Amino acid sequence: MPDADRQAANFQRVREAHQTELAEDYVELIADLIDSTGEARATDVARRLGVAHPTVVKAIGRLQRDGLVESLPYRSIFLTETGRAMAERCKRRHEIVVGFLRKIGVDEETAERDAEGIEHHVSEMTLAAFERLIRSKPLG
Amino acid sequence: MPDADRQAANFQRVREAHQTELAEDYVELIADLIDSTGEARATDVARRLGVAHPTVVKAIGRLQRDGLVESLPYRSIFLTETGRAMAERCKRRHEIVVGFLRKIGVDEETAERDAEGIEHHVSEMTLAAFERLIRSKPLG
DNA sequence: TATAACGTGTAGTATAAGCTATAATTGTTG
DNA sequence: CAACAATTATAGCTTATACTACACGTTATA
Repeated sequence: MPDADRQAANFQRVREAHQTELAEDYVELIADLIDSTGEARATDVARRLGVAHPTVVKAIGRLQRDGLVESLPYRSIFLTETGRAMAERCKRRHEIVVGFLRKIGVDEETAERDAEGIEHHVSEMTLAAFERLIRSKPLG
Repeated sequence: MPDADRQAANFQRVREAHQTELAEDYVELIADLIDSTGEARATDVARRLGVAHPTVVKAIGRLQRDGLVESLPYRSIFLTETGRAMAERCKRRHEIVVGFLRKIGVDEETAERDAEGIEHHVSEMTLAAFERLIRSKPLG
């Protein structure tokens, strides 16, 4: 049953995506905070994510272990080169997903909401299809 | 900053979606196994998901606690009314997402792969937009 | 029918992600 | 410059999801 194997591989891929999902959300948010306010503080990240700050501290620890951010005790959070690159990739992808949803008639708020969940599971091929559609003539 | 609040709410929604995601995958898969082979065995579920069987056993326990499945020791797994309803909703949604991805030019395999991750994060509004697009004239 | 093979369950471990409560540090201000 | 407010860190707990290793039941067959 090769179908079952392929399905198992798909589920596995989704599980892997989940592991990077949080990292992506964090670096994207940290980049956003740095760009807009000059620095990323744990408290701000917590507020924006809607979680308690110790949760953020632990997550930052993991991100640091994985080479995505750098932080010193009682200082603000910085992105490494890798982290910054990931953030930019995510931001671009996020914008494409939102733009695409808007294009097919989803309202701004729903588009932002759905994109937050969808963006982590979009392959390059699908992303390219989204871009194609965005550039195409109006639908309807 | 109402923007920050809305963003926090969006992230919160995604985290909630994650909690139901696994349940959705399980019931959909169990329904599929029952319909195609007559029964759902833990081993088959494990193989299809690509995880070890104790993982499935624990998950089934949670699903049972949540009223989605019924199972007795050393017997196969059954869906409750609630579980069956969820499975059908998921199956329909899955098919719409795949159909939609195919329509915009994503190949079968990638569509299946991406849909597995995307489907859990698609609102009713977005789903409706997908359906509209599927029914529209060919793109390109 | 006894046993081997397979399926299922249990125990124990790890990691991630969340929380509350408490401690430590920093920075601001009286 | 001392004290207080705000931020950051730590400790300890919970749940979910994964794993391996081992024990127990069922089923099929020799």
